[in-house]
Formats: sequence, C-alpha cells, structure tokens
Amino acid sequence: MKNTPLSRREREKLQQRKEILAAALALFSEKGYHNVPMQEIAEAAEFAIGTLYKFFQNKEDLYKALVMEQGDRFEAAFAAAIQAPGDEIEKLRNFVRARRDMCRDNLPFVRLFIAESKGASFNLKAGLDADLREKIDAVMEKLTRVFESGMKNGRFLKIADPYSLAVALDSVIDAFVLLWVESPERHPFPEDPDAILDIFFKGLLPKA
Amino acid sequence: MKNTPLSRREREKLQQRKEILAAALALFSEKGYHNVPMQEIAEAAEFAIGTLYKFFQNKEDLYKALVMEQGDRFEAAFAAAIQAPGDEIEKLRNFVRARRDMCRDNLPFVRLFIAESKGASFNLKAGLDADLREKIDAVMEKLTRVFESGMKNGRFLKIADPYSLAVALDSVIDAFVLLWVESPERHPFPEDPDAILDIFFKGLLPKA
DNA sequence: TCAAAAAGTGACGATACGTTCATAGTTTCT
DNA sequence: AGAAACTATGAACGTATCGTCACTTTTTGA
Repeated sequence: MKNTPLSRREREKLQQRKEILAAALALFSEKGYHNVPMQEIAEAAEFAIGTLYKFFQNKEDLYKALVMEQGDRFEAAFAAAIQAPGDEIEKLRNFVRARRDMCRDNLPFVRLFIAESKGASFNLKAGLDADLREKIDAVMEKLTRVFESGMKNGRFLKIADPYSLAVALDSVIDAFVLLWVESPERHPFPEDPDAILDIFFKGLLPKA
Repeated sequence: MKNTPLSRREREKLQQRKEILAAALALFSEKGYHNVPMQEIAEAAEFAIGTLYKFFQNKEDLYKALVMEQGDRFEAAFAAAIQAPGDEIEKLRNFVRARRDMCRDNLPFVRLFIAESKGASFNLKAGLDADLREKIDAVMEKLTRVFESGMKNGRFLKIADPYSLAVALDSVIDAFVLLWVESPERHPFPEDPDAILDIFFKGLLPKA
C-alpha cells in the first residue's frame, strides 16, 4: 500500500494494461470469450500478440483480470450505495439507482457480468467463479442486513426472511437490467427506483 | 402428423438419437458446450464419431436440437400449469409448483437452460437464441395475462404493470432455483409456493 | 555517445478439435 | 445363399488458436 512511487514507465505500463483490458472487454462482451482469439485482442489494442503475454500469463488470466477488476468497481459502487446515510427505504432506493447508473455507464461489462454471474459457470475455470461469487455475496449480505434492520425497527413487515428478500430484489433488478440491455427503447430502465421497489413495498393482494 | 407408421428401424433410430442427446446433455450441463468434444459424446453414447454425424449435421446442430427439445418440454409444462383451471392466485401457485417439479426432475438441463436463457447469448449462433427466446416469451405472455385478468377482476391490486410483474416473478423463481441448484441443502426450494408468492402478495411496507 | 537492459514483435511449433470418407460390417430381400 | 442396400466406424485431414522465443527496436543511464 505505498502512496505513489510510480515511475513514468510504470504509469505507462499501467495505462497499456488498461488499454489491453479495454479492448478485450469490448470484444468479449460482443462475441464471448471463446470467439475472441488473442490475435484479435492484440490488433484491437495495437500490440503484438507477444506483448499481451508480457502483461498476462495466458488468455484465461487476462479474462479473469478483466472480470475481477470490473467486478471490484461494481461491488464498491453497490456497497457504497447501500451504506450511504438514510433509512432502510432510502438505502434500497440508492441500491437500485446504483445498479441503474453502473449499467448505464458500463453496458459492455454488464453483458459479461450477467453471463458470468448467472449459470454459465462452466465457461471458465473454477477460480474466477469463486472469487466473483464472493463479491456478489458480499453485496447480498449487506442487502440482507438492510431488510433485517428494517424489520427490527418496524419499517418493514416480516413477509419473508431477509436473505430471500435480498435475493429476490437483486434478481428483479437483474431482470429489468436484462430487458433494458436487450431493447433500451422498448424497456427503458425506470428512472424512479420505486417503480421497481413498489413490487416489494406494496402488496399484490388487497389486505384481508 | 401421422399416428404411428414407424418401422422397427425407425423406432430404433429414434431411441439412438435420444441416447446421444442424453449423453450430450449430461456432458454439456457439467462442462459446458466448449469443453465437450464430439469424441467424448460419442464415447459416452457408445457410438463412433462418424455415427453422430448421421444424426446431426454438426456439433452446433446437436446442441441446438438438445436445447430446443428440452425447451419444448419445459414450455409445455409451464403453459399447462398456468392454464390449468383455477383463479389467478391458483394459476400462479401452479406455475411455481411446475417450476419446482421440472427443476427437480431435470436438474442437468436446468443448468444449461439458465445459462442459455440468461446473458450468455453469445455462447452460440443466433438461431438458438431467437427460437428459445420465443418459447420463454410465450410463457411470459401467459403469465402477464394472469396478472392482467387478476387486476381486471379485482383479485390483484395494480401495484405495477402486468408484464413487469410477470418478469419479476419469473426472475425471482429463477433466483430461488439457482440457489437451490448450487446448494440443495442450504437453500431447498420451498415446498409451499406461497413462500415465494408472498413476496409479491404481501406488501413490505405497513399500509400508510 | 554508446552499450547494456528493457520492451515489443510476430513467425512458428504444438495441440486440440470438428468433420469427412473409404472401408468394414450388418441387414434385407430374392 | 448371395448380392444389393444400408449402416457404422475411426483414422486422417484441415483448420484454428494458444503460447513461445529468437530477434529487433527502443529506452536508459553512464
């Protein structure tokens, strides 16, 4: 954890690394891991193949670095949203907004992320999966606690256990993101977070 | 649509085809499309490679046949559940139950199906994706109509538009299925459909 | 300025996999 | 029984792509 003892060269290399990852992200998100040869990434990043192997041990390593680093950004953004000051309802709103904003600004990665976090876990070796899961679980954990404390202080009714609610909310947001990714005009992501949250806040059945 | 003018040989071939697809399903669901060579499928099905190519034009064709035929079964089961007699609430319960049952009895395919229907659309050529989407959309359409009619006849409150509710319910069930697939002991799929439906039926917020 | 070190290059070797097809085996029919 | 028709086989071929490494170019620092 040193502050900034970075030589010019070191900064340059970091920048190059970033550019490789950016090129790779664009390609992977468009065609999928298996349909992008290293050659193509090299060309897109304007490097020779050999150079990529100076930065990453192999193709999988490159992919993993890409997913993990973007995953970190997403986890951080979501965690910050949940932990921002406000009551439980506001925290949930912040979370929905954070999801919307991150998705808006990182569409290419969102496609990869969804593909990666959902079922297709055999796409790649086990390592990635486990590490990524950890990040997702960390966010889920925080969400669970929001529901929990909301129930404790009477702001929420105990209609289901907090973890189930967290999973449910997360999956519903995912679904809306997916709709939006597939056709932004037909299914715009709602501006007002309550458009989604009301599904959970308000009951479908008239009270007995 | 002839009845049963099937020669013995024809029945045999159909059976062989089924066995190839079964072997392929087991392998694909475990390792993913790209990590299963035709050779391996052939061995598992106890045929020579060349024989597989008598049944399917190529690997992708085999995979597509597999996914589509299983997809048909799932679509039929879900459609039947939704359209079984009963009020809207019962229809939703039937749908949740159908999902649970199909998943219980077809775990290997469920993994594939989730991977395929969610983001990883670049796993394969466009054709599959579109055809599978159609089936999913058909079910979604039916679900939407359940919410719609429930709102019309006052059984449901209009807390969100019917399509959004259909998408939301579907994604929540998906999420629970995923949890269950990953660790059946830690996250058993709830026996009582209302354990899931209550998230939608009951409101999280105390009525104002 | 120049030599040593670092960085960048891309043709090439190795491997893995999809698909073909000439051949061998089996069934059917006369 | 024997020939014709049909079916199954798997070695071999072509292609694609990963990752290496001997070499060239650039940078560094004395």
